[in-house]
Amino acid sequence: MIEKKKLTLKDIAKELGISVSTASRALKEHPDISKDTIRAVKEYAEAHHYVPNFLAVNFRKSRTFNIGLIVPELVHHFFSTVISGAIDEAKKCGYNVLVSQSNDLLKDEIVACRTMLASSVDGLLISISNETQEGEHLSEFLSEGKPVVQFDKITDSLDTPKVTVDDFEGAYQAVNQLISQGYRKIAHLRGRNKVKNANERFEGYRRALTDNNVEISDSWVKSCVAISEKEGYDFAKELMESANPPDAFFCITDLVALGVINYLKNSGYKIPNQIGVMGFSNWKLAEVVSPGLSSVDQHGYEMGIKSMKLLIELIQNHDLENHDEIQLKTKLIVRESSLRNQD
Amino acid sequence: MIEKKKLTLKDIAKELGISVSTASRALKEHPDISKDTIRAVKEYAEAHHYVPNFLAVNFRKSRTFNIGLIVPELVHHFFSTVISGAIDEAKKCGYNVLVSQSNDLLKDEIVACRTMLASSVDGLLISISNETQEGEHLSEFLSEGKPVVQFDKITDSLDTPKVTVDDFEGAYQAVNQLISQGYRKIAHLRGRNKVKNANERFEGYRRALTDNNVEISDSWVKSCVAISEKEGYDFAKELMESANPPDAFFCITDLVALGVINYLKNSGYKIPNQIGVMGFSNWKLAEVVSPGLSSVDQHGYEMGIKSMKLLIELIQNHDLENHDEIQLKTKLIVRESSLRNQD
DNA sequence: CTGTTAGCGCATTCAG
DNA sequence: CTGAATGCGCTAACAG
Repeated sequence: MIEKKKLTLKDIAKELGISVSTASRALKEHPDISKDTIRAVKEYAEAHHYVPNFLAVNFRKSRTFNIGLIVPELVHHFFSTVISGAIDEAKKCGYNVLVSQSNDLLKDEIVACRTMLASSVDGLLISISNETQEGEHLSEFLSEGKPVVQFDKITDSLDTPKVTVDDFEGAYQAVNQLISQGYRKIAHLRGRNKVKNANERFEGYRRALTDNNVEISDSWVKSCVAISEKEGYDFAKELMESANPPDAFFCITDLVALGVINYLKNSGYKIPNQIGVMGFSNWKLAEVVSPGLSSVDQHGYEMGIKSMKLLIELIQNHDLENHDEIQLKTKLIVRESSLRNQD
Repeated sequence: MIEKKKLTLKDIAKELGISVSTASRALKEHPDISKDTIRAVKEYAEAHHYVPNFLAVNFRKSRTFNIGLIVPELVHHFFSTVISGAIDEAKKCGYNVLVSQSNDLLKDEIVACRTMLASSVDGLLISISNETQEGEHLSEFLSEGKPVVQFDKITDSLDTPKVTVDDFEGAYQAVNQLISQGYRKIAHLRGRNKVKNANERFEGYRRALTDNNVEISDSWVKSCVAISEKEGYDFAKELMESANPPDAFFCITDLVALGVINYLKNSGYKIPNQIGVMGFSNWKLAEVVSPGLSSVDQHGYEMGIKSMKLLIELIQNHDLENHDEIQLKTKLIVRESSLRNQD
């Protein structure tokens, strides 16, 4: 294996009988340098495949063109979609993306942040874990002058720009659609009480009910913790076996809705004519499951692009004072699970 | 915003009246340094939250503890699972992971490689695009002394260690299962001719047929290019409407199988009693679709861990001569779509 | 238009 | 046991 040692500015300066700084400037076409030397240097560099040592450049400029991205879970349709958008946008701007996951554990999130900080990312894009309340580990970034942008799962206890989806409105529209189909006893399998998205969706659900004078009952609201298929299944069972069973389920996310569907199918309930089901997030599974699951699309790819674009702007303007909040609109996707036959 | 300038070794040396080099050595408990100074330096560093400037350290040592990871697609159950494993393993070893996607385009893959190389990753983990044949852009890594490990979608034209799944055996078992259920006219919706995994799976399919003396017909083999649901749907239609329709479909991946299932359901065929369907990869959708799709699990998470572990080993041993090939076993998951009723 | 000088923060060799 | 000196590769202020 021939390990060719890399060509440096010094080498080309020596070879051309000029100084290192001239070579350096020539390469970036500094106006002070004559056309001739610029051409000479560029030609030599080209011919010998000169590649600047980015470790040195970055050290010198103390920036890396690397951006940290932390999500709760990687194997997750929504988050991987966001990541995809974020990476594509970053690439366009010449940035790389360091990806990490918190597994929805505060502990892991803190570790991920520290590693990112240590490896000197220029900024951070994060969707916080369900356990995260305060954000001391995030403010470390700010105090080092590195911008942070929160997206989707955010905390208001940290003053950073945020990119979210209008969870309230999304939930409101979703529940309205259920009501429009004649469902009147609508259960909600919600997320944790302290998680903002979960609260927004819950509020949207409540508002849709009150705006339409539809019965409200706390007994129809259940809190998911793991946000799993199993929880959906178990809560559906519990509710359907209760004294006052609901006739529709609005679920915090599609996976939970899947559990509900599985329970209902196993128990012989007819979806949607007997019981309606509505998910949230519009994962791949929503279009694949039978019956097709109505859901609320969150435009993950676009969210990734918008968040990354915002972050890069902040990085380039050294702007730590920006506290913009971008809110994307959701899109209700109605499939069979909430669409009663017309008869 | 108070931007506290970071504490450097020089600061702490000056403060403690020692030299920079002593401070440096004390921090890493160099045996030459007295217990006393070590303690003093460590205490001071601790108290003032000294954090080494990794840009400087990395520059000095010319390494970054960053590893590049390129996959064809991020929003993809299998690949995100691999990434998840790779990142978890990297984290354990103190490495960060730079993630990028090629969108199955050679052009994008080359760009991704260059950016990674420029940002000085210590090594590269890659699953190549469908378009990639030669790997000149990959050998650039090798010639800079940076190890490359290929996984899943690999090319043999590049001498690097490889981590794959036994596609041949996986396909063989899958088709065997179809045969065991009495299917005798088994179609195969395969991947591109030049893609190794696709060829291996095709060979497994062929071997299972010949080993069991089951009819073989080229007219039952179709090549997918986009590997999409639509292709599955269209090929299923084409084959079922042909003069000699098959009674089972073995598909290159679950998404294609989904298209097949959708066509068959729409057209009134009974799965599995009339027609059997077998996928590959065991995505989430396989357990969610109705009927449940039999598939071949590839242990993505484990593959991510194994590949990353291998790469880190190579990095740490400066080993560019290793050409190991690790092959993981697949696991056949039989669900309804290929399990004929016992009557 | 170009060269000299200095230094980013740290690791390391060589002297003591 | 410790300090001084050197340099990694590049940029930029300063001086001609």
